[in-house]
Amino acid sequence: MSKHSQAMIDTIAAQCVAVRLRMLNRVITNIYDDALRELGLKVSQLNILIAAAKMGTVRPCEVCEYLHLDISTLSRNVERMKARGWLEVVPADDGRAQPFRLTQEGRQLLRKAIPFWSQAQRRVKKLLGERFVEQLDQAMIRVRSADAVD
Amino acid sequence: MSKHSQAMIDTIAAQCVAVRLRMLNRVITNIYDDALRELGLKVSQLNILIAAAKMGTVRPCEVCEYLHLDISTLSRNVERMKARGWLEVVPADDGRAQPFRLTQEGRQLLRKAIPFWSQAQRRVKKLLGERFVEQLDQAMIRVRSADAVD
DNA sequence: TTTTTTTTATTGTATATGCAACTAGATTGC
DNA sequence: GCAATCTAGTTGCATATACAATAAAAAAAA
Repeated sequence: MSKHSQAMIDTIAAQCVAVRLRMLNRVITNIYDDALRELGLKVSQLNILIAAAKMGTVRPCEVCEYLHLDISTLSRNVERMKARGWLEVVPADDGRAQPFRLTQEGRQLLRKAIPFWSQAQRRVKKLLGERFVEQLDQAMIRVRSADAVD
Repeated sequence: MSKHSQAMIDTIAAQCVAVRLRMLNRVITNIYDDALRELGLKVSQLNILIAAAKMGTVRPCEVCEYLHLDISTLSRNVERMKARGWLEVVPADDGRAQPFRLTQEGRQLLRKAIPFWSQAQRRVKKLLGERFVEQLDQAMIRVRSADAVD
């Protein structure tokens, strides 16, 4: 292995954004999932419940655009959450669309989830630091405005 | 739904670290995966190649500790990467251990991956901004020192 | 109006991820 | 030395994720 390649490997190890972002994602996802576990809820599903609570009756493709989620991923997630009675599909004018919304049970679950979410959020903010959380907001804004350009 | 609950839902939607971190993780992982696709390599696997290149012959539990990865997750990843000829298992004194290292092919793949990684890294840094990347480093340091305490 | 293209969602396939249960070695306590 | 315990890894299972191929409906073009 050449010296140049070895130096590049050191660079990747030290600087790769993906390594670090993916690692933080695992750590933080586990903290929220731990906090929510006794509700049988995962943070990935909480994201979707929140989106539905905020957006009302919403089409999968809108949620996907908002969350940068592949539509096939959402399709399976919604399937599971329908099976649990948290979401329901509503008929639409457009025959292709499968708009969904929270059920009463979904809404109740969300209400119950609030204190558990708060606990995880507190722990995570303390762990990562205020500055990181600020920059997370900024990065989100940058990503969303990059979307607007495309 | 009470006004208090509705307000909390707005708070979660606006402030949840997990929602935003997970979203960025999807966006950024996709950028690296796109860049690496023609090598048949995913960024999650590149992470493991890099760890092996840096650490030499290494035991799964060491990699897991370093990357905050569940050992069962690594077990399957290594399995796939062995099947592709990128990693090989080395016998150990401790009969429980399954230490592995890069093969020549793995090393070669890593060398070929460098320019594709660089391209993705450039794009991602431009997208997220220098400040975010700095804070990512800081957050990693905080997480690793929190480990040391446990 | 018919054909073509685009949009929306689902399904097949593969990888990534973590928890629980288990196996097999190594360590510790007695 | 042997039993109890601890550690390292694998395997079963469920969810999360994305790409490719497909189906079905809507929109655009002809």
